[in-house]
Amino acid sequence: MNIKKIMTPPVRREDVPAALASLGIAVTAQRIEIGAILLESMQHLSAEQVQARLEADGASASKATVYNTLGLFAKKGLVRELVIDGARVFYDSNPSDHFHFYNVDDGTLFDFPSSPVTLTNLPTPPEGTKLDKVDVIVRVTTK
Amino acid sequence: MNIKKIMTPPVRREDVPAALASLGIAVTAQRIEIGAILLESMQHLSAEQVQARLEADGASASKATVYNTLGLFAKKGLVRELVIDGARVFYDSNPSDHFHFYNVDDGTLFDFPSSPVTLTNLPTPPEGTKLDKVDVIVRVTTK
DNA sequence: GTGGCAGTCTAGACAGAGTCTAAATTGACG
DNA sequence: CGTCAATTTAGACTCTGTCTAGACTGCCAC
Ligand SMILES: [Mn+2]
Ligand SMILES: [Mn+2]
Ligand SMILES: [Zn+2]
Ligand SMILES: [Zn+2]
Repeated sequence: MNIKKIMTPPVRREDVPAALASLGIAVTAQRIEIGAILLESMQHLSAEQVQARLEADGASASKATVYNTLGLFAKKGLVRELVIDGARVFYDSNPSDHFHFYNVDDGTLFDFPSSPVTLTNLPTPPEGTKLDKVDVIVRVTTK
Repeated sequence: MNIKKIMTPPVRREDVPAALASLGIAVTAQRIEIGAILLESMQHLSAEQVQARLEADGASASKATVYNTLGLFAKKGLVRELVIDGARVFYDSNPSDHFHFYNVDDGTLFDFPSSPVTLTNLPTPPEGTKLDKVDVIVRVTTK
C-alpha cells in the first residue's frame, strides 16, 4: 500500500512542512507561515486576509510572495481557488468536494452543510475538453 | 390577461426600446445601442467587448456609461452578471436559467446544452437569508 | 417656443487586485 | 566555505472597475 494520507485542517503548525512536502511543494519559511494560517482550520481567505494574518502573527511576506504562494498551493491542490465576486479571489482550505453559499449583501461565504447534494444529467464536456472542476455557488441575500 | 412577454434574443434593433421600457429602463441613445448589441443573440460579453462592438458599429459610449448601463441592465434583469475568472465580469443575454462550461485554457464560455440538469437536495439558505440565484460553472481544460 | 430641471452622459482622475521585473537573499550541496 | 538554482523582495506597472464634477438632453410647465 502506498496511498498517501492527505492532511486535512486542522493541521498543527509543526505538521505543515510535511503537508507541503507531501504535495511536492518545496518548504520555505514563508510557505510554512502561509500554510499554517490556511490549514489552521477549513476557511476561505483572500490574499489580503492572508497577508494581514501574517502581520498579526509577527511574520511577513511580500505581496508577490503571498500571491505566488497561494497560486502554487492552488496548483498543487493544497487549497482551492474560489472566484466569487470579481473583486477578489478566495482560497479555500477545505479539500473536500463541496459547494458554497455566498451572501451578496454582507460578503459572507459558507460551505454547504454536507448533505447529499447531487448534480444529475450533467452534460459531457465539449469535444476536445475534459472536466476540471465543478463550482456551485448559491447566492443569497439578507432577508 | 396581463402577462408581459419577455423578449428573448434575437431582438431586432427596432424592438430594443420596447424591451428596455418593459423592464422599467429609461430609453436613451446609449442604452439602445448597448441593448441592441447584447440582445442581437444569446451571448456572453465583457464590458470591454461591449465597448469594442460599439466602436465597430460607429456608435460609442464612455467607459462610465458602459459600466453603468451593464450594471443597470443586470439589476433590471435584462442580462445576468457572470463571475467566471476574477479577471473580468461577463454579461449574459440568455435570460433562461442555465449553467456554464468554461474552458480555463482558452477562456471560451458556453451555455450547457438544454438538457435536464438538476440540482437535488440543495440545502435551504442559512437563517435570515433567502435564495438569490444559483451559479453552476463547470471548468474544463483542453485535452 | 422658452426655461427649468432631473436624469443621463462624459472625461479623466482614482482605487484596488493582481502581475512583473530586476536585484537581493537563501540554503542545499559539493 | 563557495557556488548556484530557487526563492523572495520592493516597487513599478497593468487592468478592471468606480467616482467626481461638470456638460448635455429631452421632457414638461408655462
Ligand atoms: Mn474587478
Ligand atoms: Mn483581478
Ligand atoms: Zn469551501
Ligand atoms: Zn449563458
